Amino acid sequence: MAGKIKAIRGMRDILPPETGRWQAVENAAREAFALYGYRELRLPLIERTELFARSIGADTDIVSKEMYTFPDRHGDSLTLRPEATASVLRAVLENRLDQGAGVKKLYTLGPMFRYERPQKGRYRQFHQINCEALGSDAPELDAEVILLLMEILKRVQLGTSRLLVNSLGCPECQKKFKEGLSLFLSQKQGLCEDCLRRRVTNPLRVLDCKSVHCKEILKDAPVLKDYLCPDCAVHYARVLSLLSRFGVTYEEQPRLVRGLDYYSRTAFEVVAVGLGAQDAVAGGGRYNGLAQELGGPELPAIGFAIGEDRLLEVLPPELGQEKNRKIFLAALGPAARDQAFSLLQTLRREGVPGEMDFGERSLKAQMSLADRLGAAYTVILGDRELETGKATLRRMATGDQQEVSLSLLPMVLAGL
RNA sequence: GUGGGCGUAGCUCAGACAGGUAGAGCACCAGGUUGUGGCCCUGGUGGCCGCGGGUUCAAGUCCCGUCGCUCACCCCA
Repeated sequence: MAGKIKAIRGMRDILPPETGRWQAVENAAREAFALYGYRELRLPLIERTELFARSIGADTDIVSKEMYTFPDRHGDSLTLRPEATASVLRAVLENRLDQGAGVKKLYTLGPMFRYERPQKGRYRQFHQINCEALGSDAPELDAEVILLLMEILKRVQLGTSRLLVNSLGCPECQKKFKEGLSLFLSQKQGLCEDCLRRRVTNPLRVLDCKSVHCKEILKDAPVLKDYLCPDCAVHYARVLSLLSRFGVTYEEQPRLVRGLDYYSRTAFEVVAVGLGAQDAVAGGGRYNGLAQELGGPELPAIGFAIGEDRLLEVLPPELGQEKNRKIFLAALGPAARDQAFSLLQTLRREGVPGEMDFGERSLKAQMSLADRLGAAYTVILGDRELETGKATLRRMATGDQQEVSLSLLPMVLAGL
């Protein structure tokens, strides 16, 4: 064991049969995206560091201490993407995708990288399914995006979960709220050490503190909702009313804040039970000012990210297991093996999945292998069958066997 | 970055307190059936006991160091 090269910290191999579950989630997401008019984007994993510094916010934890940043051979500072929205927006602006008609609906999925201390549900390379809708500030779009998220989660049979929503307001609302909150906090004693620091650096974060004592103090803290300007309040109310109309159960969570600076107005998060401390399986919100922040035009937008690794942890183990119609060819002796190999290729041309063993193993061993590979049927080919021109076809579940003419075998198997 | 738990076979773990020939279950291979899987029985393959140093006649076991994994804080998907 010593000296073997291992995967680096926080990174992991995803192996079969687990990969089948991942495919099931991704297929479900793709279907739902198509239903809502979204198209896929495939983006680089590496971007200029500046892109993230400007979009996510230089003072956020992500940018200040969690990014994989390195100089390339020309000395440019590059970063492995810690999230996808910045890249999506960069690509949209660079390729002028914002110019088309209607709301631009895009999704992308793949690995993200953050240099954090790994724990349950948190990896340094993790995977997100990312949704972005650009070009409208209509509350209907907020509702539609959340409906889409819930549709995906429903399709993958996510169990007990809660949808938390809040409105962060526009920059003006946020400014007033921060002033009000700072004033409130400055009058309070007994905040935890972290919150004393956050009170100055990022007062919104104090709302998120998990300390029981801080929560008690915050009970009568000002809430964002009371600071929303008329426009933001109307927008928020409309979103909530639409969610209700379509039967989406949500919880207003006045303390919900997001870890990235670019969010405004609607913010939401889905938390699931059974995940330990890292229980957010999806999160998102509106980011109306981000395009301009990146030097683009005014481009209101909203999106979400699903944490695929976490989601998979709470989904049923049997997810993505389809019924098996695999055929196993058990051949005895060189001549039969040669014949079986040809038959195998014929079957595959017909779209019938099949396997055989290339070793000189006993029929017993081959039957055992067929069983463990989950074959629905096993074809037995030996000298006896080659002589008579008829193979033995065994149905594994019942043990029933019949003789089938070799020339008819491909047709019969294709019809099973 | 901080704290707790844990590193022994491919996997799950005994063995450590009281130092003395490295074990079990599962998995894998083979046999019990000269051509028939699952259940059962028998046998077999497989381990620098994370790594380095120390104590000792002798270390998986005691001591020191180190690396890794894991959970939690923090942060977030």
